Amino acid sequence: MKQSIDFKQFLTNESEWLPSLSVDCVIFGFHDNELKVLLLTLRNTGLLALPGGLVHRQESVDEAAGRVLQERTGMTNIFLEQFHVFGQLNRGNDAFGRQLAAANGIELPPDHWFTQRYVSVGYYALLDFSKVMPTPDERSDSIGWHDVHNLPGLALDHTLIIQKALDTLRLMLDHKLVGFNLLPVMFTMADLQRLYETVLGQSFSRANFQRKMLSLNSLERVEKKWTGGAHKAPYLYRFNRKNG
Amino acid sequence: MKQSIDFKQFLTNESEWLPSLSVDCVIFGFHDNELKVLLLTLRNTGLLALPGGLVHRQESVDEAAGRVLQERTGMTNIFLEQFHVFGQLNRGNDAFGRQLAAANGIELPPDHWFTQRYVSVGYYALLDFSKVMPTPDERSDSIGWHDVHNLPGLALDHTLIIQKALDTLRLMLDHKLVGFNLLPVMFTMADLQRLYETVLGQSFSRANFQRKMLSLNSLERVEKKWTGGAHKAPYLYRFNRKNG
DNA sequence: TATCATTGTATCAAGTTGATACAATGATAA
DNA sequence: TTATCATTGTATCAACTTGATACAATGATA
Repeated sequence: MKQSIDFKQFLTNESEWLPSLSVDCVIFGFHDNELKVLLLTLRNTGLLALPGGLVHRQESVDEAAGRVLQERTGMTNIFLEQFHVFGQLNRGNDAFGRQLAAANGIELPPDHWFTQRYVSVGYYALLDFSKVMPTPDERSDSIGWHDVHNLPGLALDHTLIIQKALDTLRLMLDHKLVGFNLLPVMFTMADLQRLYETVLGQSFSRANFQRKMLSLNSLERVEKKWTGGAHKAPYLYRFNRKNG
Repeated sequence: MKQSIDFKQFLTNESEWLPSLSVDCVIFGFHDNELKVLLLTLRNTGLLALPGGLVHRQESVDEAAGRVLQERTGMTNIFLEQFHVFGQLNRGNDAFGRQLAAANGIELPPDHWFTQRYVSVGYYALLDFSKVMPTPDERSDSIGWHDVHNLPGLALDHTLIIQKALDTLRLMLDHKLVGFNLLPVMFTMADLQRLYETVLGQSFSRANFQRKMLSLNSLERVEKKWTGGAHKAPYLYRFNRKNG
């Protein structure tokens, strides 16, 4: 189950955390031909933000990212990878910290530790939209997927963080087969092509896309077929990690 | 000129620095068919380490990397790029901090801030070996270039940091023309090929390498020729940032 | 003037990519 | 039952890229 941390208590536990450092997770999913990113609505503020948090003194930064994601979204066993450090001077932590506290009925003293500067390490993950059921933690009113190409205003520098994560995803997609992580275990060639076209923002010739994908020897054709239209049924494919 | 910080005074200035965060710089150079990396020998310890340091409260992490490199090596205007965060639990900061202090005749109390855990952001730079004259700071006995494929033991996790920087460099070289930064302004096709072969650890057919490089339209042939052997003189080339 | 290692470029086959064509499929409608 | 239709799998051909090899040009040295 979700592990809960009461905000008031959290504010008294400065010694638990590594100072100056935070993590933020950009969780990508794919649905309805849109590349989505998972965002929390922070309690009583209406603020949209990435699932993020601090680093315990006795855990690695990578571990912190996994734990934070679990605590804030309920999702476990998500493979996260760091992609960039956001270390500018004015990321807005002071105002953000005060706003969060105020939303919980607390006014922070001028130099409260939680309003100090944080440098954030960005992590990203690609996952099968249909396989996860994110649930918000106590510090959030809700959690939801948002089209990455049509984002509302976000807290802190989270728009920038998502943009950089998207750049990284495009680079990865270009020369590794990471894309499969965004799809269900079995998918059609059309699904795969729509994913590539959405993420990379360009279209490909169907015949050539299919030839290219099959030539990688990483797709296993599943004999079971699929029905759902007045036309030839497409094969289903499954990613085969042999040449991942 | 080099900006100096006395170590004893440094240890009293905890409030100047952002806690928990450090930067380390992997500076690559190319000489004698070897890919080199710049290392400091830390004063009175014989320890070899990357030029690294802490982050001021009022500077961005990127700025800190540039400043640290300048302070510790005297080199200015080096284009640095972050490539990875090293946030494991046991990077060895406690022992390292004590060893450094001891080398300066200081024994640190059990919980001195300098022995605490640091998460380090790795930065790398590629530069023309012949154009720089690194000079060590007061905290170092010497500074020098070391063959990246034949490194001695290093302080902390710096061997890992260099390995990761090398991975990044190879990836970059593979699909951008960053390699030119490691060469003098003018170079022969053979120089360029040796650089690629050394960094990527594989050899290329001379004719095809030349064809490929010229096809990128990023090399400008300089009319001046080069002498230095009993054979046809090669053209000199210069990188042309048009299609960089 | 001959020698020689090195350099610049050409060539040909093999492999990859882009554009287009077309038959196969299988649910739906006539 | 048969025709229709959008979609799918694959073939084909030209354009382009890559790998392997060949060879003439160069220019200091002997």
